[in-house]
Amino acid sequence: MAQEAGVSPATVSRCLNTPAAVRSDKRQRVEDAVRKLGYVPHGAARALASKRSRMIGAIFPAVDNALFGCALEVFQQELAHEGYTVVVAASGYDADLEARHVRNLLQNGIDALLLVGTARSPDIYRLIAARQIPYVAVWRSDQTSEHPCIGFDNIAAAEHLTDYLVDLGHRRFVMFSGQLDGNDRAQDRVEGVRRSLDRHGIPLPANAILERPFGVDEGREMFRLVMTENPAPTAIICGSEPFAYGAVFEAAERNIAVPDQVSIAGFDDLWLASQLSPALTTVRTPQREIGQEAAKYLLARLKGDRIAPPRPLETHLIIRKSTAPPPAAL
Amino acid sequence: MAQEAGVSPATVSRCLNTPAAVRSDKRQRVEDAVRKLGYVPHGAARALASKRSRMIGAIFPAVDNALFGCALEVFQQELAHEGYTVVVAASGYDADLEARHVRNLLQNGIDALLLVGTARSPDIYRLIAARQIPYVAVWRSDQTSEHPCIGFDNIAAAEHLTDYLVDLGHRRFVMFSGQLDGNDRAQDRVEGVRRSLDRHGIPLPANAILERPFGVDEGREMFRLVMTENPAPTAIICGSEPFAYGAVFEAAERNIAVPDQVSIAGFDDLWLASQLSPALTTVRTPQREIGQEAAKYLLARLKGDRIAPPRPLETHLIIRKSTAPPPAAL
DNA sequence: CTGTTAGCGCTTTCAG
DNA sequence: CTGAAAGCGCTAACAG
Repeated sequence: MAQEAGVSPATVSRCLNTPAAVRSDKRQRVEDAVRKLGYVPHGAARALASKRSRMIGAIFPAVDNALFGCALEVFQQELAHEGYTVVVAASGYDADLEARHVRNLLQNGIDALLLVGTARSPDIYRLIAARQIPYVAVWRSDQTSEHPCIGFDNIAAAEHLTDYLVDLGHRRFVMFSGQLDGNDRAQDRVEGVRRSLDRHGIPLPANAILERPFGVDEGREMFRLVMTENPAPTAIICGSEPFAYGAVFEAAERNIAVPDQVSIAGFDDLWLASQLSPALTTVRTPQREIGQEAAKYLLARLKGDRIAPPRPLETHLIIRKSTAPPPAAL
Repeated sequence: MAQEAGVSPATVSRCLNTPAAVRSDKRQRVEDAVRKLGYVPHGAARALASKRSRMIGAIFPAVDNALFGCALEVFQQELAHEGYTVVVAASGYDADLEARHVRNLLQNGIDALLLVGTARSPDIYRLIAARQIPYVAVWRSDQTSEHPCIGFDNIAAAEHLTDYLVDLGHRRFVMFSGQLDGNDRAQDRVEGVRRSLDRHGIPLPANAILERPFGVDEGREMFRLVMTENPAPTAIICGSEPFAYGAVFEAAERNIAVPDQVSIAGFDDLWLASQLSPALTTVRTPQREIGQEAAKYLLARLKGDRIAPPRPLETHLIIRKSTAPPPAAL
């Protein structure tokens, strides 16, 4: 390659990495040779010599749904523009598996890492710190955290949604939550609901918080459960949208009127929320923006800028048709 | 590291790669040293020396939906078991972007590559062939193709579904298809519908095939369009399930009875299909199995086995409530 | 601005 | 079964 262009290997390298540092005539010769030979630099060799792999790791709880899929897609796109490649792994909400993936990715020499949430063993953060690579924890913006976060305030979002339902007149709530263990987003959302209710002096007994793996069928099942209780809740807050879908579907099947008999609210505003009937009242969370901002942040750190992560991203309460004042007669 | 264990670097390498080739006492010493030092081999150095990166590329049209997300998740899991890491990219159904991703991944030294569909420029296949790495084209099983395929027979699946609708008595069909250009799966599905109708002597005029980007809203729009025509179709076949969701939602909103007035059938059987009301008649396609078989196949090739890709995977016609005989009076 | 010179941290012959 | 030696293909000082 260097011979073909009649220059030294170092010059070829410079053409590829810092073209501005090469006089244009030589650069031209190199570029021609590159095209002629179909030359493609060897990634591993570059990585070994330069100590940068141009790969960025991303570990999501799952990638088989629109929620994280959107963020992943945008994240990948942004990084591809800058010549970075994304290595993904799915943890299945399993802390051990996540830890193994972190180790594995670090070993593969990723230049930066994206993780979801901040709740994990300090060992993992130590591993990352040892490698001195930029990383970011997404989906949650915790100003008190020592880790760089990009996301939104799950507590405030849940609190706001709950306030809205309280203002409508609701007093008997249940919450459908994803598994709380190790999931700080889920914990935050419960906390937000609790804060609002506390502030309004409304009780939220422990058995009013149902915890299940994420899924539509789980939403259906919880809905059946709570609606056969007496008194039944007048408002159901779902910490994850699939639960809300399940609740709405189950309500339709059992002829329970939504929102007249019971209000149902979700979280995330995925594509289905607005299509459902009744359309779902929910909190719109910035999935794509998270992917984008995370990419921007890591790219900046990779360039050496010591920028701080952005302020919490905004969420929006989207009021649709699945919520209304509670039934008058009790 | 080698010093810590009191052996040569070569022995350390052997312990990591072919432990069976090292006597157990030395192996023990090395393993202890690994643990003590928290030693993690340097991926790029391994890749450079061994000419294998232990990374596998995967380019999907999109990863922000359950369809490809499921396949990606399983693919990644299977490969992680064997110590491989998955590098993903999304092409956005754009051939140029896909080509750039292929080049980029090849440059990063992936050991194998997964692609969706077989329709792409020969240049790309040449690039891959030049690298001599195993690859597989998924989502489609084309026995006549020169490329290793893992998937199902889209033509037969669509044909079977159409046969079913014809048997129900339908004669006026429309098809909602994704963009056909560069998408062999979409083309196959149209072809399958056409074959069934031809065989039954039922016409399918060109304007009965509507082509749109994938999406629920597009499904709604096409539904509005065709249902205001006279005569309106009695059966709508959707080449992609979101179109069917859109059609069902729009029908509900406009009080068009499904299936009494019009039958709607989808393709893929994603999680929503069974939850919809009416529940959607659709073709179940083996998304997860594709991910799994693709991983198995590539792993085998990577080990040197010259196995052939599996036979076409099975699809199943799932008959639910969104299809019925056409309205009697015409 | 450009060439020369050393490696990057592993794996892999090849002897022993 | 094990060690010594020779790179893998590139980048990063360092002179010129």
